[in-house]
Amino acid sequence: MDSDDTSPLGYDAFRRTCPSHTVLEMLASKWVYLTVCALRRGRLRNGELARKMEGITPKMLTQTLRVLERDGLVRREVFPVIPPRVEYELTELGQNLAGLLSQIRSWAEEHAPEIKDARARASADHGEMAVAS
Amino acid sequence: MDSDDTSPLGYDAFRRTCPSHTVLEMLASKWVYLTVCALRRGRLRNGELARKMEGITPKMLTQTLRVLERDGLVRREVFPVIPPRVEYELTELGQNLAGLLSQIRSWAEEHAPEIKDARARASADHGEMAVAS
DNA sequence: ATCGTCACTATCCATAAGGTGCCTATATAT
DNA sequence: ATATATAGGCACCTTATGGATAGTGACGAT
Repeated sequence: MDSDDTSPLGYDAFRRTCPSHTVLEMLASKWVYLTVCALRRGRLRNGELARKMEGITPKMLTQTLRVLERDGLVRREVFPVIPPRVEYELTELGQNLAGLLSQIRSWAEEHAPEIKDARARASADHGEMAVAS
Repeated sequence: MDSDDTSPLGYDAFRRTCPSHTVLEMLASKWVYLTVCALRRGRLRNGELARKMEGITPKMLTQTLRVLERDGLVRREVFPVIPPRVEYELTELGQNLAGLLSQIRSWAEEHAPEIKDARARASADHGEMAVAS
């Protein structure tokens, strides 16, 4: 019996030494999510990405793009012009992933109200002693 | 078409103040992924979860479960017996999410080899000077 | 001549992740 | 009597990460 939802090829993200575990670690980043979603529509330049992702610092943007490039999800193209021009686009693998991540993003947007309520209830349950008579 | 993949209700995960952005931040955690996936099949006890998720410390497990409980994805049930017995299960909202996260997990397991190769190529490209004749 | 653009790089600091050990309470097993 | 299992809480510590700030080089605009 497969003890889990283990994939048929012996990969198991629950095992820390499994390559799929490290893939999951890489994906478990807010900025990876957003960057992949942002590039879903087509190639973008560094500055365009920075403007799209409110709050991201240049450092995090570069770092995230380097990771995505290293893992073969994003292709980086440099135009040797002045001022420098660099464009990023999803590889086929990246496109493939983007579909799933967009679903997560849509889920987050759809269920944000419920979760906000749940959080409010949770903090009310803890803070009520302070307000109680 | 709308300028982005923005959801129809004005929620936009790209905006840092949007509730959906904080939801995405919460989801962007390796342990949240795995915990939700682990609970997908049904309720589990703390110890069962700990054994299933290789490498998680009791501290991180508790912390993760508290967050999931706070956000209404997990329900915690305490049985007042000795030795203590506590069970965790997904709420309906959690079940809903689990489907998506499982897809991500499956994706990670399916594409782990490709990504491993991409990483190997990347480090070869950087380390080749050391090995080159 | 100085400012801004562009795509970074480097540095610092605050926070978070993660590890370790010790504590609770009691029923069961040895 | 001692040890184990259970599900934590609590305190302390080290390391990794996130985020903020500033700098770089070459140019174009003002």
